[in-house]
Formats: sequence, C-alpha cells, structure tokens
Amino acid sequence: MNTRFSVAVHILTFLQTQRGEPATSELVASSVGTNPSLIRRLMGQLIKAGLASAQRGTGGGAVLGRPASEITLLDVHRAIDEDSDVIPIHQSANLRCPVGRHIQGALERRIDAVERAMNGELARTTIADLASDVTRRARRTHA
Amino acid sequence: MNTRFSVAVHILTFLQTQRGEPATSELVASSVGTNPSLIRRLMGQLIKAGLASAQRGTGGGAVLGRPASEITLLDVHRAIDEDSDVIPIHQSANLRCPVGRHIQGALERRIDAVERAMNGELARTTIADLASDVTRRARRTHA
DNA sequence: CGTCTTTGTAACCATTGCAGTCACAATTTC
DNA sequence: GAAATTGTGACTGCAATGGTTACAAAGACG
Repeated sequence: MNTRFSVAVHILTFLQTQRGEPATSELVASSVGTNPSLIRRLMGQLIKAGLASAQRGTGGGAVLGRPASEITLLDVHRAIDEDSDVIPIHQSANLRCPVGRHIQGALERRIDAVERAMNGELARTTIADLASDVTRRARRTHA
Repeated sequence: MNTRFSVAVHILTFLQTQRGEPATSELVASSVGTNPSLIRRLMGQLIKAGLASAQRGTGGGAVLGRPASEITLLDVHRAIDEDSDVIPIHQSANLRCPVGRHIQGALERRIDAVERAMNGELARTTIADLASDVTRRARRTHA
C-alpha cells in the first residue's frame, strides 16, 4: 500500500518529540509498530536528504537534521518517493493514432498542474506543526 | 505502475474524437496499445460511473455517456481509483505511544487538504479540453 | 584491548496489485 | 443461424512493498 511516506513523517515527528535526545531504531520501531531494520532503511533516505542524522554505538541513534519548523511534508515526500509519479501515464500508446500520439503530452501538462497543487499543499505543513498538534491532542485526551 | 487512470482518460478522449460513432474494444485497444479485454474491463468501470455506454453485437461498441465537456478528470479518477488513497497512512502505530496514538489523526487532516487541492485541479480539465488539445496538436504536427 | 551497543546494508521471503492473456457465455445484428 | 461484440471469470508473470534475518562497520566504555 506504500505507507512509507506516512511512516517517515511518523519517524520525524517522533524525533521532534524527543527534543534532541537520540532515538534508537528500536525505540522508533516500537512507536511505529514495525521492526528496527525497516526504520533504519527509511532513516537512510531521510539522512541522505538531510532531514535526520544518526550515530552508531552506545548512546547512538537518530536526531533531526535541522529544526522541525524547517522540515515540510514536501521535503519528506521528496526524500522518500523521489522518483515515483503521483499519477503515472501509460507509455504504450500507438503513435500511428492521432490520439495515441498526442494524449501523453496533453495529459502531462494537466498532471503537472495537479502535482504542483499537491506540492503546494504539502509544503504548508511542517514537522513542527505535526508534533505540536500531536502533543496538543495528547494533552486533551489525558486531561 | 497503475496507469489505469491515464488509460481511462485515453479511452474517453478517443471516444470523443469518434464523434458518436461506436468504437469497438479492439479499435480502442489498438490506439491505447494494449488488448481488447483490458479495455473492456476498464470500460466497465466507466460505464458504471455513467461516463460511457456500450452496445453488444454487430455495429456495437462504446460511446461517451454524456457530453465530453461535462466529464472532468476528477470524474474519471473517481470512476477508476474509487477506493484508493492518494497518500495512504500506516495503520500499525503503537497506541501506547503518544505519537503513535495521535499521528494518524493529525496527518489525516493535512492529507485530506492535499487531496482536496488535487481534486480541485483535476476538476478543471474536461475530456473535451483534452480532445481539442489533441486535435490541435495533431494539426500542428501535420501542417 | 575487548565487549557491548547501534547503525548500515544486503539478502531473502510472502503478499499484493497490476498488466496481460485466454476463454467463453450472453447479447445483438443481419 | 451465423457473425460480431461485449461482459466477465480465471489464470499467469512481474514488480513493489513490508517484513525478517544476518552480519559487518563504527562507536562507547570499562
């Protein structure tokens, strides 16, 4: 079902709630409900994108790579789903048919616009927003 | 890769260029570059959504279910990808962790907004737009 | 130096979804 | 009745995903 984006967001939000204290992949995995190896694989992509960093050895773990207020959902999406189209276009069309030859270009323009709209919306939320939302919800529940 | 949406758009655009003349699944398949059975399966969803209709037997085939100017890409998307989330959320989160318990609700709100933005953009283009775009491009190429 | 902790990564498996294909009954035209 | 065509079920092959194990590399600490 490709829930990697939402797991990545969960990871980063979790790191933010740790306030700089390194979180091991095992700790994160227990919050996400999966296993540490999977977390480390995803974390690798986040680190490569500069959204997190990690240290090995005793007392090691992962922390955010920059302030949570400067990490948007668009950043996360780009780090995780780099080269996957939101709405892919079939490449099989018959070029000897007018429709087949031109539908791709015509559709592409519209789909690009859809993607821009999506990205604009994703860019409006930061990990800091989500983390404060989560803690606010938690306070309300336990009041 | 799930190119069903783009194939469905191709199908409807093709039907529009046929100007009311029924198109057989074989003809459509040759434009899309796949086989008739696949076209018929997709067509079934388009018909169920009222975007097309079909007749069996000699001289049969499919036509648009309503004017191309009244079929938006959003209609197509809803007909084809009915119950698939654009950005799915993992359901495995550990509810004993504050982040795990509240991340889903917090994320959902934002993702709903992303989906609304996407839908708004999809609704701006109709099959008539695409068909005229395609014929315009065809004219230009062959000039 | 040796042990323990932890990451980084490769390898593998099971499941799922998609595209492709075949087959055939049902329907319609002639 | 014959031919054309849809509608649909079944099956296959392939790729992506999530899950799991294993282990070398790196760091902390006695």
